[in-house]
Amino acid sequence: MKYWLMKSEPGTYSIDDLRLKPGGTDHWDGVRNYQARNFMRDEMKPGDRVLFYHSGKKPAVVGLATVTSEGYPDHTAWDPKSDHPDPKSSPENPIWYMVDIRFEEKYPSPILLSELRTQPGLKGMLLLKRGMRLSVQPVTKKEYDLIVKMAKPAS
DNA sequence: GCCAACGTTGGC
DNA sequence: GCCAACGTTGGC
Repeated sequence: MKYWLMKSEPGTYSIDDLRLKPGGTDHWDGVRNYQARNFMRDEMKPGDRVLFYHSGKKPAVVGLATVTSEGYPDHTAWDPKSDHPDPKSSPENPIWYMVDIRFEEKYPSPILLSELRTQPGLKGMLLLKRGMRLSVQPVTKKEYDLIVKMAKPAS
């Protein structure tokens, strides 16, 4: 099983948007970056865990999701009416891929990026690297477990 | 709103 | 194939 972090601008697509879909499941369309595409097309598998991340005003991990499909062609790429069309992509020759994910949990209070930065255990996390803009990125199990633990109220 | 970092495009 | 110009991302 692998672990991932997926970024979204909440004004565009938030964790609540995912939560409110039928079955809490939706396809993650619109990724137009080759590295992120390769992760979805080649490496993501059903059952993989996802940290749902909001970028923007209050950058934070806001909850959890699960991958529910293999990578498959992103049909919005060849739909000229979609938000991110790419005329170079076609059903015969898809360039862009996506996966389906299912909502699992929304944290009562988001784990802010600034809090992640203070965690010694997260030194070296990809997300925290300067200039890191990848919208789909791998997370180690250690990092994932630590972040999940941060979300739990102290007991 | 600013700007650094990055990816892509296109002229040569 | 190089690289300058440009557009976008995303933290601050």
